[in-house]
Amino acid sequence: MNVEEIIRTDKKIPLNSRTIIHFLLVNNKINEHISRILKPFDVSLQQFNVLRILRGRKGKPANLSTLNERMVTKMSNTTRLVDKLLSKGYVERRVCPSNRRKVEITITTQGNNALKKMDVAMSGVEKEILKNLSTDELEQLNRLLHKF
Amino acid sequence: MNVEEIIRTDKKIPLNSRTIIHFLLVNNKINEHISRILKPFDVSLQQFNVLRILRGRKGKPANLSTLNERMVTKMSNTTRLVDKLLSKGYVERRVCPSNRRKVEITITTQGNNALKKMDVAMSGVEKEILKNLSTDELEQLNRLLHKF
DNA sequence: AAAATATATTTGTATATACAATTTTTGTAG
DNA sequence: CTACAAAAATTGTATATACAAATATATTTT
Repeated sequence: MNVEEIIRTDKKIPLNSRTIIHFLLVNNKINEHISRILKPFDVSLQQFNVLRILRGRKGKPANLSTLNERMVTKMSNTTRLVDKLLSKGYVERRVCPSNRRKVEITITTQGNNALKKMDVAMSGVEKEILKNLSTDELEQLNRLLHKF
Repeated sequence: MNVEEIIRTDKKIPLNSRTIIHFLLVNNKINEHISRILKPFDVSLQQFNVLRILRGRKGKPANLSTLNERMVTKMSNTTRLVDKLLSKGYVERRVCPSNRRKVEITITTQGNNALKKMDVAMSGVEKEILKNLSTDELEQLNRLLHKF
């Protein structure tokens, strides 16, 4: 992916700007890939992430605020996102007995099964996206990303 | 920015997945920064990019399809995006005389002036976002991004 | 030249997201 | 104990985005 080619400008771009634009372009490509492979499962990237967070809790329920904290993309209405998962039967929601302000969200067996299939598709697309980068380069990239 | 810290999972993540998640997290941070500084100008990142593309054409008008091609984030309705810029007086639109299917979009003086101010703000936030990376690291990063 | 096809843009609609206001419950100061 | 503030989630609303269908003009085919 070549920045200059895509944005086709003659004057050379300052390194900072160039980096940011480059980054946004790559991100866009990644998003396209991911949403394409998640489409058959009828979940968004956000929903997929929430399912993964829930699985990571191994039965322990999560309430909305903790979900929100850990979501890759912050959004104010986790409520409605969970609604979607609920209507697909992927999660369960119940009022927390010890603190009735909170709600407890847990992943269902059905959700776990669907998630397993998504995982396969996801690791396929990850491989596809990263196919031109060696292990060394991936580690280098992670080191750089860590500095942000 | 530390992936593990944010997604708080105990089992270690495969390098591929880790890279993608890391990437999405950083992108999110970048987007937050950028939309924060563009907010006072009442333009979205997309609109800002379109203005930059138009400026780059130095008076030569651009039609919607070429705008769409060069936009960082693809979207089907460039029409409505241009509407927004139009209502702010930042661009002009007129039917192309040689091919009446096309419309020609040009940036106005007012748009150029606003854009100059946005540039200052933008290069400030770019600096802020990238403050922990050296020139060398930025070049390294661009080299890696180029492989996507 | 009429019909079919392609190009360029616009519009409709459903869903996603951001932000603010509201509701419900809990905790705390007087 | 009442009043007030804080916490957690939900709802309302405006805007953004994705995708498909529709419109208008131009080009090609027969």
